[in-house]
Amino acid sequence: MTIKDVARAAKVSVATVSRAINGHDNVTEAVRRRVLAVAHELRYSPHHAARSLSSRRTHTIGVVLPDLHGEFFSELVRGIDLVARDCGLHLLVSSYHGHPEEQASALRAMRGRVDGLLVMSPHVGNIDFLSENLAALPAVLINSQPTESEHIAFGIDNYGGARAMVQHLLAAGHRRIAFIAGPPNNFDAFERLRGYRDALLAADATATPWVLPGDFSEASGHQAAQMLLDADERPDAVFAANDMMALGCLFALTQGGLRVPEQVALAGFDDIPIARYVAPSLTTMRVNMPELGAHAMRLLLALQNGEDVSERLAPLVPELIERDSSRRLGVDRPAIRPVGDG
Amino acid sequence: MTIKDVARAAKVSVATVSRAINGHDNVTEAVRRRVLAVAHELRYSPHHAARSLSSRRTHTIGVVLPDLHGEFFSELVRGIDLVARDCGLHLLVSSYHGHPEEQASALRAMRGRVDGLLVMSPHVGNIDFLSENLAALPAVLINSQPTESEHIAFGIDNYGGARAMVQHLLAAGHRRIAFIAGPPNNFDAFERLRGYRDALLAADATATPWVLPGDFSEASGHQAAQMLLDADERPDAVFAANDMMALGCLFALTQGGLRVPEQVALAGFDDIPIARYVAPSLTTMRVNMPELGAHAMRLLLALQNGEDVSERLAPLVPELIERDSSRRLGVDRPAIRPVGDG
DNA sequence: TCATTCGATGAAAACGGTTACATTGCCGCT
DNA sequence: AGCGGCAATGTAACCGTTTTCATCGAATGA
Repeated sequence: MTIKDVARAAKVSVATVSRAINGHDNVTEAVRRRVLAVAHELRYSPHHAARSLSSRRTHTIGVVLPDLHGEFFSELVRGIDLVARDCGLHLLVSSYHGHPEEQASALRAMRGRVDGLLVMSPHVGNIDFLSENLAALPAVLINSQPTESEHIAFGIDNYGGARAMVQHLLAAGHRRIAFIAGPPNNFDAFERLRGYRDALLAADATATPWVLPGDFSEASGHQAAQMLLDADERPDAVFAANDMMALGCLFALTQGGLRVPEQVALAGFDDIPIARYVAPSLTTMRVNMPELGAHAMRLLLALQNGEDVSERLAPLVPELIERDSSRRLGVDRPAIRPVGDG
Repeated sequence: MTIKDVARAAKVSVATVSRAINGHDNVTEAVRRRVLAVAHELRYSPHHAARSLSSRRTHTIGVVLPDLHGEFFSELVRGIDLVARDCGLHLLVSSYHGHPEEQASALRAMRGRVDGLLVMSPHVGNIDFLSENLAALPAVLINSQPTESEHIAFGIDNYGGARAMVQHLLAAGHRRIAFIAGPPNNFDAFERLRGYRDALLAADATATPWVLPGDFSEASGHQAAQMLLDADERPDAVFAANDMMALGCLFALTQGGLRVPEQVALAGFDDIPIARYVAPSLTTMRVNMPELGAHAMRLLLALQNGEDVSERLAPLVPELIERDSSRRLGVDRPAIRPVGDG
């Protein structure tokens, strides 16, 4: 079933069929209807490859994502898909597992198959692989380290979110706030750490940030909590760079005999679904993943249209979700915290 | 940068360049090396559309999924992607939200863009949209109602899983086992219900299945639990068709003053991440989503090669994960849940 | 009525590859 | 030397569209 078959059956030329199908306005209404009827009857559908060969448009957007855990992946893709579908665009999805080199190869493989790219690249370090592995395609980086090159980047306001959380903890009366960091080479983790530091020092220039290593895994949150339990002086509050670590921390603290939030407050980041089911429910920063994807997609579209998007790059602000784990300290709070081994 | 530029620079014909690049064996080794060197230097990469127009292969697989919640989506796609990448294939992903009609349109849109299709279509009912909306593409249905047409289907052994769970509950001494069903038009839900019924009647032909309506949502689990609390005679155990409903049920039961598992046992299906964090942790059937996707992808590849896959269609058996919510009565329970139990 | 315009339509040239078929050149054989 | 055979390479047709440009016919205006 090619356009020629339709043309023959409708007794017009292929050019007319093409015009009728693509909605050009220089086709008589009667002819258009006849062509469309014939096309439908013959179950004709244009050959994508031929179309994009001649029109130089693929109507496809490449999406290159790291291995995302939990709902992040699906929600991000959902947001992207929603916008893409509205514009009749398709999504060529590729996720890379682990090494950045794999990402570069995923990018190369997209060459010539897509009209634009959405790339999530949370790895801190050389971002120039983009320029190297891309044709001059319009691209939007998601949650990535800003680059000197001209690439558009859009993401979550991790810095602002972390600051807001620290301010929330401070407002609740906590002073000694420890932070469980994410992986050192992760840009989100870096920004959250920076937000923590800045907010802490902004409130009290003499404060000493208390940063424990972590890698976004539950186990690392658990380990960090052990270190806190063993410390000479315990923190009032713990802020973990993500929810999984906060959970690991919560379990370790509880196991260690500390009551949350009475003896130590706890907060995470991401608002994963589990966060509101644990006891106590976890205070966290909610990130609107579908919106992140959708807006990145909109930016890409604008970019393709040659629009100026500089006004629309303000990062997505996460929302503070206050739950039990950081409940304000009440009168029943022990005046003297238990110190030492618990 | 077209093949012609490469041909000119390497002083050979376009045919030779094509052959050299595609690894045909009728090219002198010296020439091949020269061509490849020139191609690399010119940063040439073949135009996908042109290539697939003339070769009639897109090297792309279409993946059409419903809105999946939680990790299901990402894990499924990950499994598919892993296999696809090994074979140098790309993934054109489209998720449809809600109505089956949307799915049909997603399928139509894939025409001519892909060499094969992976379709997850849990909707019970007319599956013929596949035949109607597809060119004669090789396709594998995932977790779908078997169809009279020749389409290959592969999925989870929901029936067997549900049976296994009921048997587990029976073995733990429970007799009055209620079941919270999923949406009536969902094939997974249907199979799980069937498994529950059959297992119950197999153990005691005089037993009366006790089925409460549900729709896979936490709220519906909550409602079902209310009905159970109001019942004249309470069940020994409740088996929910998925974990979200089991959670809703758990909260309602606890709220209603019933202790789980002492007064009533509880089990779910899916093993969502929350399942092991709630108190008591939830007994459930774990589904290996990446493997589901990977195997479906392998089947599709075999199908494309004209292999006989009839031997490889046995559904994926879920694994019983026994946790606290169904512990045998009287058995000691650990006071503190170990972190990250498997 | 006839030239002029203009809108609808058709013919054919791209688009960038693959591949069937033609050609070339080298080898070994008689 | 002449010839057949074979492997390497070139030529050009073809894949199914879009789009430019040419053509045609009808409507318009004088």
